[in-house]
Amino acid sequence: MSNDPPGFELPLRLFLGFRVLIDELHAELARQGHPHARPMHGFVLQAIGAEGTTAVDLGRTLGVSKQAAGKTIEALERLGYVERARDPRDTRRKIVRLTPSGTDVLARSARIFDELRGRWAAVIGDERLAELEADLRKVTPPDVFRLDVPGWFGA
Amino acid sequence: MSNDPPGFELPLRLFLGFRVLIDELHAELARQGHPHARPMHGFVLQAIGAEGTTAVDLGRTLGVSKQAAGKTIEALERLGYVERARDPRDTRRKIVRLTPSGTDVLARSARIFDELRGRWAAVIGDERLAELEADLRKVTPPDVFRLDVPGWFGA
DNA sequence: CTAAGATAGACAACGTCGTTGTCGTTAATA
DNA sequence: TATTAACGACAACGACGTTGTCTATCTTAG
Repeated sequence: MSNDPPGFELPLRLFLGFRVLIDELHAELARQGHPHARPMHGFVLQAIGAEGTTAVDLGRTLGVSKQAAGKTIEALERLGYVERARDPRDTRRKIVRLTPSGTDVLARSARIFDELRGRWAAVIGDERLAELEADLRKVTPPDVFRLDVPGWFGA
Repeated sequence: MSNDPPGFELPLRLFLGFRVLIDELHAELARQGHPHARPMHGFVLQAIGAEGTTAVDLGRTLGVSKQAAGKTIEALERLGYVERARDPRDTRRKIVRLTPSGTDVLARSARIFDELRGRWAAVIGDERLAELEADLRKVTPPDVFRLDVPGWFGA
């Protein structure tokens, strides 16, 4: 089909869509009192979850080394989004938990993403958006998010 | 609509789709004799184009500093994908041009992307893929690609 | 025509990121 | 009880993009 768009447009549009959503999310988060949140933070906070986790487990979940996970946790701790406490059952472990601020940014993110999705639905239609999501589900792995984006893209 | 998927799935799927395509591209590029090509290289080579460019212009095109563009050019030069020559009209300028190897990786990328697009079409259907692309075009800016991905995501 | 300003590219320093390697401490297992 | 495994902390490394500075060169105003 010579009328098909060139294949390189597809990845470009996918990334641009991702970037637009993330940028608008963080613009709105900044307005709502979270000006220091970064794109990766949301994914990390989501991966930590309500029950908490450890640096090693977080690294495994996100596909990076435990050291990298530890540094990310430190950064989130400085921002007040997580806190660490020793595990009484295993003195080696330090449980990382969301603070109220961390829970707040996660809740706001969910609400803002829903609103952004609504905006897309207003542009392309509810049904088409649902189809778009369903189609993407068919061609993407069920894998969780990998956090090695910087090195993956550039190195 | 409480039956809608949570809004955070959309950006996730978009990024996963991007990542899958890019990873498969580079797996195939590696098989075809370009094992050192990185995701960003394709975008940079594309931005350089057939006519060539300079570090300053490339930086402007990709939304990064001229120094960052210069470092990327150095890396591509080491890989043999571009070469630099002084501009006889303006001795300050150094024109960056694609080498045959750089042109080759670009041509192969185009072919591989087309093939990957065909694979997606086989899964979700030709029409649905065309709709997906058309819909994404409506919600994404016509902007060119910005190369500050590492810092944008993580910093 | 000359002098002031702007531009291109190179060099260095800095902070962030993920990586590997190492170490001391603590838990699990033989 | 002794060995192995796991957790977290520390340091060093290269990659990346950033700002700042410097020289060389082109452009433009007087």
